Amino acid sequence: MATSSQPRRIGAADSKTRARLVEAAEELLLEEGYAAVTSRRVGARAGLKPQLVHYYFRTMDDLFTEVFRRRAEENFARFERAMAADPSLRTLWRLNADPRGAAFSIEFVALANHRKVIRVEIARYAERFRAAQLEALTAALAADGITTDQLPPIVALLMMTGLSQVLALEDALGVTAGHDATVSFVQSVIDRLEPAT
Amino acid sequence: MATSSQPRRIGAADSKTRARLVEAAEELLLEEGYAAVTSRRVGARAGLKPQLVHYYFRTMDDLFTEVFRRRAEENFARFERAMAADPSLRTLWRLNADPRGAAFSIEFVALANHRKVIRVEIARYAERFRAAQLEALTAALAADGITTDQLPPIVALLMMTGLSQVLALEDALGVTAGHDATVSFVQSVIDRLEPAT
DNA sequence: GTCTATACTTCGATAGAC
DNA sequence: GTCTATCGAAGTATAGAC
Repeated sequence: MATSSQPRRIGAADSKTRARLVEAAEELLLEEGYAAVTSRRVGARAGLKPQLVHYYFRTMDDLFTEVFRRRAEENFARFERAMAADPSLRTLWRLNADPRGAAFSIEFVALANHRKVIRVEIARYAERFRAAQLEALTAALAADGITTDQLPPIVALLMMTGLSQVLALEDALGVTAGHDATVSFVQSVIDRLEPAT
Repeated sequence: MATSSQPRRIGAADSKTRARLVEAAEELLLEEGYAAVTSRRVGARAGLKPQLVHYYFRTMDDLFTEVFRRRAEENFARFERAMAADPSLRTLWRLNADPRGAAFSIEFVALANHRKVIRVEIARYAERFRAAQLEALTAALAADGITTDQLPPIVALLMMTGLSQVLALEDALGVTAGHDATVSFVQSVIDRLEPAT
């Protein structure tokens, strides 16, 4: 898979230093937004020279892609683990409502807005994750006795996604009016559909 | 209101040139994301020297604030006009589903993530707009005969906001699976609650 | 295989000319 | 009141030393 026609040399993928840089980039991204993820600042945060970023990653896009993939795979695995353990509506909502994932995806969507490479990467993952969620939700709704013409699974899924996203987004801004009421309303609906085991 | 203790001089607020700069900044923001809004690029897009940005705006934050306020006021006015003309659930959804506003707000929320001044500005506006929407929605739901314990207005509002946001966001990415089905589902629910006049 | 010295570009901002 | 010449800092990226 090595593209041998390009001149510049790139560091080994299993390097300890490389992992440190990815780690530093992810922290900066979450704490200060993508505009803070520059070669100089990533280097500083990792306690390394900024030029090392360009030794291990040909471009900043490559670094962003790596950070995204790492996080995305982690998220997908967490989803599969949780759904395998308890394939319910309740589990799906709990995963969606987790603000950690929401904050991360908002930052990346904004980043995608002016980085083509990232946009493609995110779109691909979004479709894959959406399909997996839809399958899980369809099964859960059926198990709860809700027919698809009452509430099509894709509609329920987009609503869940949208709601958790807007809650996370507003939290970040410090706007939280009505959040508690909304969360407990959703919770009560789920409790009604899925009585506690 | 003039702070006369600061040394540097700033151009007149009603300058034609200044308006052109704000216009250029807004276009860049929407087309390429906030990272593209630099003094140099704004100047170029406006057909002016980049230094003029700093003559009319003390900092880039000042420019961003101006762009946001302009757009926010416009949006608020549009909301009030539409609700005055037809104070219904249907109108509220139509306004929310308009992707123009959603794309804009996503970009600004991302920007807020690492610009304190902008964050404060957005939070203030978000609260003001939320309150106005909530009032309108509460009235519309009551008119349609829906009691607040069936569906609390704040919950309906956050769902509407979240749904339209996720639709706009995915559109931008090129992910549109299930969007049409969801939009027509929401439409049919509204049609059921509010038969066409 | 790993890192550094360095080039080149673009950034925000200001002091001062018109 | 309006604009320009210019600075210092920070950005990405590469060629080449170890």
